[in-house]
Amino acid sequence: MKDIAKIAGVSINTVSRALNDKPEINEKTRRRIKRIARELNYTPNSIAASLASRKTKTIGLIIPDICDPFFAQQARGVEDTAKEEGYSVILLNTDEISEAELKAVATLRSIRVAGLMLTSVFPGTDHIENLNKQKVPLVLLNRRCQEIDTNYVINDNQKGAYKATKHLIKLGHKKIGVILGPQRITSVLDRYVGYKKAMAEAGIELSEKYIVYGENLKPSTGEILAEQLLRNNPRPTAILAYCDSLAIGAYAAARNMGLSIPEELALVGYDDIPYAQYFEIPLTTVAQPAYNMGKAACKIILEKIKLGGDEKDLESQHIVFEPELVIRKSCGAQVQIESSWSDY
Amino acid sequence: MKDIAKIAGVSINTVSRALNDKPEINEKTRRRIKRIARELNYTPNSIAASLASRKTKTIGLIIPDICDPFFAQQARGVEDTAKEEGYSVILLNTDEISEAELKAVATLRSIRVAGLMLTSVFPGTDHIENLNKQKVPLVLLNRRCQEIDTNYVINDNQKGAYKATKHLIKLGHKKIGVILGPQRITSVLDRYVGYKKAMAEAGIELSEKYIVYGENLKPSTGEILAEQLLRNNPRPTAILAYCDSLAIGAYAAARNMGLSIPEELALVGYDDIPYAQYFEIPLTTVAQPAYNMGKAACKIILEKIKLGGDEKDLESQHIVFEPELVIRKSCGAQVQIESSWSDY
DNA sequence: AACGCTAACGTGAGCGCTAACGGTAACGCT
DNA sequence: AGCGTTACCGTTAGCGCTCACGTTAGCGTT
Repeated sequence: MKDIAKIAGVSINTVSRALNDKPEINEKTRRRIKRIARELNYTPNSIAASLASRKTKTIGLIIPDICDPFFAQQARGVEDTAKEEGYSVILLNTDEISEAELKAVATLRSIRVAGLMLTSVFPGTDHIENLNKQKVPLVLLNRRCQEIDTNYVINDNQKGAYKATKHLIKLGHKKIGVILGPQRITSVLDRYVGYKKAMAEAGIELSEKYIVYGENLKPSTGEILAEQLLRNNPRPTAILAYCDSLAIGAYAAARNMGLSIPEELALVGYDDIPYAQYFEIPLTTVAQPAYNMGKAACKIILEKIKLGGDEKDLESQHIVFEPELVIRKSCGAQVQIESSWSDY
Repeated sequence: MKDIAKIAGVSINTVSRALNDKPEINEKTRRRIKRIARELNYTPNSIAASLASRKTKTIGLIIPDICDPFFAQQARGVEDTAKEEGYSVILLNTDEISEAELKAVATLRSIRVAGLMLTSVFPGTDHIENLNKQKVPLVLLNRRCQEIDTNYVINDNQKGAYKATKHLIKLGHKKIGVILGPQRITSVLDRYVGYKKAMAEAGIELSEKYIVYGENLKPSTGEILAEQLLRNNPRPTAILAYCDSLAIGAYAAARNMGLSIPEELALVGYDDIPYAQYFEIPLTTVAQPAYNMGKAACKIILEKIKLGGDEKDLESQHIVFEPELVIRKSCGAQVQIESSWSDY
């Protein structure tokens, strides 16, 4: 930039104005400067720009595991919307480990991200309050926060689980096991509540033995938990999994134990990952619009960034998507054939 | 940091030394300064640090689409290794669009990433040469580069495709169609060569009609291309897909056309995404160690960063992983039952 | 006692940019 | 003619750190 200024015979500031398309500059000089910049193969140093302007063009995204297609789709939604406005996204996986989340938030704070989307697994709120204090826009993805008011984007977890459970009940099941995730996660609680509500409405008593919690959302965990459920006597005739990833583990467990799905075990998942329809026994599941949820979260962030911590911007945004039960074979209901593949 | 210095009664520099664990400082003052920093809830500004030191702690990862589980696993491998050394990764999706790749490289250059991993879809080399000129460590992921010598991490694409094709031939197939990706991608070429080699060895003549190229690697593209292949007369009895994502589309195409797999159509994919084994007709495919490939790529980057553009470090690294044919039902061969789920 | 040496800290300059302000010429207006 | 006004550009002062020095006190050494 200094070199450009020297060659163009103008001040550094003018070069900055030209390259950043500021208004107070002659159109000819702008073009000339841009040409020189191109000839010099100049790459703007956004680090320096960030330091000087105290603004960055990066936002952070903290999720449990990008390998889970549900989060991958959300990440894609985030990245696409961020890119539209010239923002880059830094991705951090936590594996549902609380300490990893704290560390992730710390590094992103130090990188001075302009905003932050968080699928939180941490029970505390200190890190969230810190962000608020520093006026870093935050939206919780897939999570609510009971203690403090924050932006969030979720699907109606309670309703989704309610729908799924009710569906199983309608199919005649009474002994319905449920595989949940870490208990500290709000959406786990919400889906549990939905399950409980449906059971209560049907007058079915809950059994502690039919409710298991996992430390993460990986299929291997689902497999262990499903086996645990299926060793009960009497054995549950249906399983509701917190998410499709865990449901995949349940498939494996059933296979291990020689149980056929759906005849001997009905299975319902949550998320509707794109592969669920292609399984040997296509998975009945509760669909969430993952991509659009990511988009929505990012849009909120972008909006808040533009407002720039404006005092008038007091209210936080809450977007709740509608969950939709997708009935396939794994639950044992009648099904119609699915249409073509629709990309992630 | 200034505030800390004032409170501690030392210079800013001493604070910097304390916080960054530099050696030339008294252990007591260090602890005292760290305590004060904690009390003030101080967050280091890595932007300023980067500008002053001309080093950043972020690396870039450019891939076609994070929603493809294969790339998701690679991304995970990258992120995990980066995190170990305190680096963050910026993720950019290109959707196999060349312009998107150029733009991605440009933004990452301007962010001054310390290193860059690239699953390139761009035929040119200008952007790569620019990175070399600026001494930004680069490793190509899943791609080679014919023109210039660069680091790369791939699997032996030619051999993998050769194995898969040979397997189909051994099963009695002669009319083997192949669904490829964008022609400009090196791995597409390599897999095509492997296919061609196996066909030649078996004395089977190639037919242009049985070779189709897609503009991207999405299932919907695979569906269209598979239908195109299957409308041929005589119809191919087997299809080799460039990747599992495209193979998924082939499943849909077969369903649409009322063809049963593997009886009327044998299908083989590439990548071995974790869901392939759970499909209605489990997918025979060529496995790549995606996670470890990501790890390997990131390790090279980290190494190169440490060397810091050392003149002696002339040679680039080439890591080639061994592809492994995983035989399941979709090809029509005899199969054994798969074991438990192993996480992504 | 005079010397060097080292541990521990301070000083100053600067990384590459932005933002606020200041200056100047050219123009129009009364 | 004198005034304000606008368009354009330069100047200055940082942003919050790091790095290469310079400095000082305290120590051992001969």
